[in-house]
Amino acid sequence: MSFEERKKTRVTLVDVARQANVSRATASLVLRKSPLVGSETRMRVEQAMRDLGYVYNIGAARLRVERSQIIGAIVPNLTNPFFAELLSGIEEVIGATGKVVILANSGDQVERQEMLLRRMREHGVDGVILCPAARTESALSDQIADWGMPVVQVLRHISLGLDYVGVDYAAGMRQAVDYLASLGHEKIAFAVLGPIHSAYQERVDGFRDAMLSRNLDPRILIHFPTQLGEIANATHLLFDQATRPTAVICFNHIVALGLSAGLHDRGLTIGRDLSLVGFDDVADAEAIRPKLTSVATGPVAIGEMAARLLVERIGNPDLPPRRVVNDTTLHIRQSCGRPG
Amino acid sequence: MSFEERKKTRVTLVDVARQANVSRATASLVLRKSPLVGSETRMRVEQAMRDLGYVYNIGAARLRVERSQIIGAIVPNLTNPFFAELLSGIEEVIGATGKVVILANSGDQVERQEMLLRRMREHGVDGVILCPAARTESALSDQIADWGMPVVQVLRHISLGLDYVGVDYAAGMRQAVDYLASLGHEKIAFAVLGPIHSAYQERVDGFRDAMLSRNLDPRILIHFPTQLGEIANATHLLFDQATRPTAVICFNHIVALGLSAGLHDRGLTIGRDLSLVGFDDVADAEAIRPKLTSVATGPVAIGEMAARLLVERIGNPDLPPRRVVNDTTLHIRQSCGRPG
DNA sequence: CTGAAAGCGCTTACAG
DNA sequence: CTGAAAGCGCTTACAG
Repeated sequence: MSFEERKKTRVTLVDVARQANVSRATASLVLRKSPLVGSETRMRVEQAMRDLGYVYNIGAARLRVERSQIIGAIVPNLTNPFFAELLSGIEEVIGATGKVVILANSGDQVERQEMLLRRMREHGVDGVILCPAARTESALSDQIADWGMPVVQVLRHISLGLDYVGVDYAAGMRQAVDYLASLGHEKIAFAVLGPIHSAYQERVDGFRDAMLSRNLDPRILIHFPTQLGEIANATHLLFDQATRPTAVICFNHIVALGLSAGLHDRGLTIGRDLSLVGFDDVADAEAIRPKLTSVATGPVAIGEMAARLLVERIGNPDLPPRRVVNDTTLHIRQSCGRPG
Repeated sequence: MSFEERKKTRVTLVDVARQANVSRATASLVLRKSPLVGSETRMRVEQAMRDLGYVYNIGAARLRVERSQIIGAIVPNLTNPFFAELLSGIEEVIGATGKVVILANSGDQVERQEMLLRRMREHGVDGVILCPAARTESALSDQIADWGMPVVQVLRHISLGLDYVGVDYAAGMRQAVDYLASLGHEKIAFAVLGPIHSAYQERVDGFRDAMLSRNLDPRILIHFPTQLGEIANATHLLFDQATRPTAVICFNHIVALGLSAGLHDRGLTIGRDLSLVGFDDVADAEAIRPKLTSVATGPVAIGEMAARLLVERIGNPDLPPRRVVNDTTLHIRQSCGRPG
């Protein structure tokens, strides 16, 4: 029934060809803007397409040529504004190439990620931008190679064999530590959260190295709950330490948001009673008061770059793996002062 | 060349069938879990699939059956966390049905939206969840009907002929106004922003009706710039009015964030010098200090509902159009007090 | 520039 | 339960 209907309704290339009095091959050439077709013919065909309301069937084309014009993007968390900005960058440049992006959320779960990768392969994606779920084994990279699937890792990496676009977290930590040290801080805490992955490790290592290189104690590492709402209530963790910090560097903007609220609740003034440095610098940094001094990582630009790399990789699968590690910028605003 | 390679590498259903010593038809039946196949046969085929690393080709299947297992989602703005939460709800329920979602950003531009719809049709999407760009003409709905494309409108609507999932903005406004009035406020401003669309209009109308029904002056409507960063600097607009408001209702959480920062900058205490009510209630509401009293609209739930409706509509295109209008909840926190 | 033919990987009746 | 055949809508050489 619906099968019969469609047979009648669906306009195909032969319909167009017939209407324009050309062969199917010619119609196909017009479609792909081949210069082989004369302009009168071309216009006649294009007119026929409009008259008939023809819609190109990418899926059918895909069966012949090896391009689905679909790429996949897998992120561990959609509600985190940081990833939303990343996606926005990805969507923009992929969209500009005429491709389309399939979005998926791994929830930082390895099995779910596996399922999503399979599903994307079934859809014949031309490539995937992957922010690997925490605890992803590096063996996944071998699988991906076996599949012959173009992949660029973004923000986190599991293998040197795949393209990677990320952030120089170590440099960011150095900027934060140097700045606080220049203000006279010596007891600097690092407030972390979430599961362990390369970006986590690089920040922690970067913090330690930066502290050590200034002969400061790098051991004040404080773990906070993942939920924004709970962070404020856990602010006391800052003061339960053997040595009470005078400054805190935040793992990301979620921690910064939570702590700035929690410190407020305790009647403490940020920048005077305790200095706070954020990380990631999403729009909120400007909106919090006092304005948050923060290490900017530029998620939109990272998304754009990852998309560009993926497009290149698809065009040229034999390129050696590339790593693009973006610089960070310390945006000095108002949340830091000299230690009390 | 790459064509030749593929010919060798790509494992198809005939390869599986051959390996398992069955016909292609049988292999296909196993794929779709038909009960017609005996369990020994089924297992043999499944083993062959694993051995050969077979990947189902949805695109090829799509050519025969009319289901691409792809749905589209078009939003006007990806970086707004509100839409990120919406998407997260959509992705979750669509993903759970085994389908995949193509994401696109219209940037609130009608022409871009048109291009995206065409692209999605070319990809043979089974349906689209659309938050229509501002200034979309209701004629689009006729087009969509012509195409026979299942569409559900979300958050904004352009036509009664299409499914719609949204928010009872009028009720939300009433809750906000009633609450402020109960505290004694009479001079209540509505701080708005952005282009005009149904959700904008419903909030403005809702505000006016709520104010009028309490015999309050509904004319303090103040337009703010769209960029979060600029809102704080425009805070003075609140005090340039003929009658200075004692309370402000915010169009969305962006305005609330900007104003709460801007008021802080002017040395004003929110809840004492001026009361503030937010709208949308994304995670930030809890993180701002004082905690923001806000009308919650539940974007994740809306996304989930829209996805469910779309799946139903795809399964049953002849259903009459449905409208689901979610209730709002006033979350009373700390940003309101009695008028000075 | 154009036509006829083969084929991409699947599903769907239709016989057995 | 299984096999043979046709067809979904396109592209790609290959001849003319």
